[in-house]
Amino acid sequence: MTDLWPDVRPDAARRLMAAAVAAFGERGYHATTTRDIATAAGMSPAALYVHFPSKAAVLSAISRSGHEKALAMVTAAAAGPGDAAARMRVLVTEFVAWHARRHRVARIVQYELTALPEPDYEAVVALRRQTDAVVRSLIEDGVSSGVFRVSDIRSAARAVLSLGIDVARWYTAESKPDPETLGADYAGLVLAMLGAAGA
Amino acid sequence: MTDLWPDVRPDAARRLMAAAVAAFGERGYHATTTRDIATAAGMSPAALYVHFPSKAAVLSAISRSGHEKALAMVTAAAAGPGDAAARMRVLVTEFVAWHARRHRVARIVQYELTALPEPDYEAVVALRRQTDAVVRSLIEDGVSSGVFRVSDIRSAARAVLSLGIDVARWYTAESKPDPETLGADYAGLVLAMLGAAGA
DNA sequence: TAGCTTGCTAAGCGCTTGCTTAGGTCGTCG
DNA sequence: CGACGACCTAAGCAAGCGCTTAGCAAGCTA
Repeated sequence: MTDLWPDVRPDAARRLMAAAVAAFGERGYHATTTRDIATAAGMSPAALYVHFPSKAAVLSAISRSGHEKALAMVTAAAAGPGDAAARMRVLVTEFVAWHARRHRVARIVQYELTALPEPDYEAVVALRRQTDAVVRSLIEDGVSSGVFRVSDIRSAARAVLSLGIDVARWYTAESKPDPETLGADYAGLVLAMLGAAGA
Repeated sequence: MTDLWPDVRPDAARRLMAAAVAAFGERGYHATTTRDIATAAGMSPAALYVHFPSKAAVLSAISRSGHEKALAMVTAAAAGPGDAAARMRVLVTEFVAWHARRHRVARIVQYELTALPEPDYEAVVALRRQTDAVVRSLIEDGVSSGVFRVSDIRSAARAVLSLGIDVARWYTAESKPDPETLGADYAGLVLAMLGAAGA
């Protein structure tokens, strides 16, 4: 199911996280019990507490690593080669494709923020602000270099991120098109939205 | 707080629904208890069951009326005067403004689908399909009349709806700009995204 | 005024929840 | 071989859950 977290040890902790991703992603955090997670990972309910101090800690581990992955992806794309339009095309393609391919993780990342305990919530909000800032400055870059034409940069940045984030809400294993095609489609729409010259 | 459902009688039922909207919209359905709802409405826990057969029935009432409102809004805009671009401008402006102004109701409508009991879930999914179809046929109309230029109509329709729906996720009472301004901003972005001539 | 309906509460039932405790098994190393 | 640490389970606890029951007070009708 998930070959994420290749470095998480021991193996049982990774199996628990994978089971939690499936359950949180399908039913939501509050609708999932610790028994659901443990038995899906092939263990007794108590085994979860050998590897995690609480149910919320499992959520935090998933949410933090997902946010870090998303930020790394966006940062790398924004720092890549080419003009603002080329970099934005890569950014949207990857961001959207990730939200489709990893839609269960992405759902947890995007929609279970309020279930996080206080210190983890703050950490994750900081990561989100960084992601916002990267997208905003890429749009600013494009506008000042004459590649983009938008009236309000804040609204435009929010719209770009919204397009990607909302994919996690509706995308399922049966959805069409495949994640990469969807990403490319959306990248075209975003460039048009930003008034890119070549679009 | 909410002057929605002016026709819901008796008054106590409306107060319960308003309290449920506040709680479900802030914390989510599963994180809200029937005691939360009842005490927020100034009643004892048992009073809820005088007016609703279950907690899920309260959710259903909120979700159904919200979906009906959204569909009516979208249908009216799509059937309005002007060319496809003008009608799309009205549709997006109202759809986005509603998701901002009524963000708590909208959150329940958009993110608590899976908590609905089976018959209500089916009914609500049918309403959602109708909303999708209205937007899709408006885009088709615009493409065939030469007003819009998009490569894939399905993706474009999804993107338009995503932009509006995702507003419910992040918009709060403290957010800027006000709902109507945001709606107008987003309408401009959508017209550009659809390759509208005048944009 | 008697009897019924409507709208509510106090009390609590049966069950599930997140989590704990006590103990067992297995591989590793002195 | 014996002690230890890593990993796991059976059993269960206290708290909180959705919902029910029994009954009371106010207002309408006859």
